[in-house]
Amino acid sequence: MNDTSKPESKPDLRTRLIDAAEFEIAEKGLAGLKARDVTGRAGCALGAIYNAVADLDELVQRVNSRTLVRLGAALAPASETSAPEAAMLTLADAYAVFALNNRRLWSALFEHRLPEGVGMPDWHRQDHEVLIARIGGPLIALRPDLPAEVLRLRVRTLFGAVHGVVHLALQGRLVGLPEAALRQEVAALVTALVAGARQLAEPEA
Amino acid sequence: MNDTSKPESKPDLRTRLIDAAEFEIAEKGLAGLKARDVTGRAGCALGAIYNAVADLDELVQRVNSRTLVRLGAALAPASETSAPEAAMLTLADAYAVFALNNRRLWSALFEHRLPEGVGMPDWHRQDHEVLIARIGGPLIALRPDLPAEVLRLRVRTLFGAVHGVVHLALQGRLVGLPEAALRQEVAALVTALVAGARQLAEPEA
DNA sequence: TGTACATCAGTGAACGCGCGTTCACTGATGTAC
DNA sequence: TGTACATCAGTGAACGCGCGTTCACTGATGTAC
Repeated sequence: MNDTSKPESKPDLRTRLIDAAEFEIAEKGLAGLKARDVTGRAGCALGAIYNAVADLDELVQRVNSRTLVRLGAALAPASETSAPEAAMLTLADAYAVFALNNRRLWSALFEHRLPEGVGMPDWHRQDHEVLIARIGGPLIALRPDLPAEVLRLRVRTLFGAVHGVVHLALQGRLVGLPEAALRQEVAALVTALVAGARQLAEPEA
Repeated sequence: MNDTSKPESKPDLRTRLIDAAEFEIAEKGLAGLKARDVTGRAGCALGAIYNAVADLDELVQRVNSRTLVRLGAALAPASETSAPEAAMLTLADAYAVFALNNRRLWSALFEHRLPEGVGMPDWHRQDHEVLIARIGGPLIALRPDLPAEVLRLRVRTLFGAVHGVVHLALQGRLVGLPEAALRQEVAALVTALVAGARQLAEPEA
């Protein structure tokens, strides 16, 4: 059960399987992920999946975790900007750019559903929390007047708004929207939100 | 091929099938829609589907069209409010309420994907256009300074923002968010957006 | 009013395929003596 | 250094099931004469 001890020379099968699944999802989308393609790419037999991992579902979650970590890294510099307005703009922009550059992997984060009752495993839920926290920083700085309770919600709302615009754009319902246009729209959204939030916080500053 | 002539007494099979599909989606979600369940509920044989309709896909689109029309109707009163700020608030609120009351049918609008190359049929695309136009009215009134080109995009962005918040809430990633809270968040979002847009339009009014 | 024939919506068993998962087996590696 | 045995990652054919779609057939309804 423990697999963190041996110093190995080349990637073990488990890693290669996750690599392969990541590649496949990036290439064909979550719905196009097939066990046979994964093992084919990883260079092992079909059944080997079930030695390395419980399930195809777990494989997807492992890939999603990686994506969340990479997304987090992509947002890190932005979240360290000190002026909250600027931080929010760069955060949102970085988010949009990441989504554009990792369309299918990013989509997989939201498309994946576990079978009915079972919840996200903890290790995966944590990745989410970290992300939300990173996004939340600047907003909290911007609206110190709001109680923590409300802010928790509002951070998610802000995230939802930016996410929704990017999501719709990538679905292609904003047909063929080029990168520059999307980034501009996201910027417009956040600018308006920040201006609005400011004004609401200090009505006659 | 023509089916608009006869005055029939009770719903014909085609209608009953769409009814049944609508019921099934509302009950189990798009992914839970099975041909056998639909025909079972409609009270006909499995094969009858293919007399009434080309495909399960078409059946889904018919249901989605109905949902779009109902959504349009739900937004109609709001879009007739004359003051643009108030109109945007009530529109967004009506949208959130509709989504909450029609979770699975509303989700189906965005979950449905056609197989690879084929595009939406025109009758379905039009339903979308009508909706966007309805949402757009107030925003256009609010920002007469922007060129039509930009406004077209911005309407979609506004829609995307509201949509994203509602979407995330219904996914349950905003765990168990009660209706009142969601409506409040949407209101906060739109309020901030409107205030921001105002301010950007007339910097020192 | 009756007979023969055509049409076609509706039937449901059967087809076919995709695909995740299992499981009896193999063979390389490690351990005991 | 050599032999017997245990372990277990890795194998891949086979299983099993869900499910959309087809197709040869039925039987009610309409039309012609």
